Amino acid sequence: MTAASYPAPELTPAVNLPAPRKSFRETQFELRQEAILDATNRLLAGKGYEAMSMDDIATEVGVAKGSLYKHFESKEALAAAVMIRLLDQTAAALAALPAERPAIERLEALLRWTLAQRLGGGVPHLPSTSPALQQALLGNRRYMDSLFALSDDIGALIGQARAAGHLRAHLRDEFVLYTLYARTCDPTLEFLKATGAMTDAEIVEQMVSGCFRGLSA
Amino acid sequence: MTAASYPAPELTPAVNLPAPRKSFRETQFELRQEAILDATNRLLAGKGYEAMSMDDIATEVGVAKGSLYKHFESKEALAAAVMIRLLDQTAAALAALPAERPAIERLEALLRWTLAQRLGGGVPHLPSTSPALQQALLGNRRYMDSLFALSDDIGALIGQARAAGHLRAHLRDEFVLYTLYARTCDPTLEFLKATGAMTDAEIVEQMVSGCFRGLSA
DNA sequence: GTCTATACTGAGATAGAC
DNA sequence: GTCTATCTCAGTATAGAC
Repeated sequence: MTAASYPAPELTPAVNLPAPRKSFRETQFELRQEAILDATNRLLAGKGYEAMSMDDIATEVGVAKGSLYKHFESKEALAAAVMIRLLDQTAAALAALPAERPAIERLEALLRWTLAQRLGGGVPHLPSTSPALQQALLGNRRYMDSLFALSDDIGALIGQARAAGHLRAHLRDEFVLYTLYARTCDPTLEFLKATGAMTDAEIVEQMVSGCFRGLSA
Repeated sequence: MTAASYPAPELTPAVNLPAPRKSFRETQFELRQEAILDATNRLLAGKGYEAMSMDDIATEVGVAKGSLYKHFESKEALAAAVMIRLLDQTAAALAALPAERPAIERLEALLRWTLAQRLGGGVPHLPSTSPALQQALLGNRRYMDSLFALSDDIGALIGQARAAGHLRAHLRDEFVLYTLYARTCDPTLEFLKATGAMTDAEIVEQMVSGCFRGLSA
């Protein structure tokens, strides 16, 4: 294969090279795309998938409803894009934790990070408030890829924590993994927030502590 | 007040007397009403509130959709009736536990009972899969009465368990209460069930153990 | 690509005969 | 009270002008 067989470099930047210069229109389009994702994220966190209409999103972004379909082909695809972004951000947050820390502590830190995200207006990792969306996501290739990638990372940590004797021996790996995912959409968080009697930090602390060390003395 | 001023006994049984003889039509009506509640319960557990249509319910019961509205004025009212029945059954199950047992054990037994119910096709106590339904229930007087009654009972047990030193001291009562409610709609249960690698009994055991004693060794 | 206007569908609820 | 048939409306998605 000769050098001439490669396309011109301007058209095929390597993954880690700086992005090519974009036209004004392209930039505008991507900014709007991000704005749509952000608005959807807020609405999803606020009222859930079913109650959120495309009209709501359009209004929130300040764009016509029809235009949304130039960015995402359906409501499901839009919600999926939000979820994919969240999963990838979570994997990045996990990778950013110091590798020297014991695995069990990194798992705790991950849960702490996720709960803090939710209290700050984030979407729960599991779209458990919508069976319809959950179903749709199962058929979304890119979503499933991100989900498996994250689950593999967490699974590896669980394996390390177990090897170090930091997990209760009779609890299965799947149970631990699913429990961590489930805690990220735990309604306990909303209840505690609604009472107003606790600060966000206290809520996170009680939930992490309750999850890893239980209720019983 | 003379005896004659009382209506005929057949028409006004005291609360604890045996039920009056009912006409065939009345009996049929009540049987159908129960059948509707049972069908709704199954569908609610199976596909959730939003995905369940009145057509689904009518088909499942084997009755015309219009007839459903002679029994319940709306989809919300029907779902609320199911939830009220569940809360009252739960309160009864709690009251049936031997008072000699330590409070912490009764709390555990209650969670165990609830999880077993769900694995047997029951509805989660919290309608957390539907923000719309949750909202509607907040405005339903009879639902809220049942919810508060059950919460008072559980709250009393939590107080006893705390007095006995069986709860971790820094966890707040509200956190413990909400956590118990939340475990009854924990998606971990569905995940574990879906893997098929564990029996129902094992699933219940892991979840109760994880809830009360945590993940960490 | 963005807008306005509209087609289409699913589903909750009601009307009227029996 | 139960049925069949229908109304109504919200909400996703698309058409067509600019």
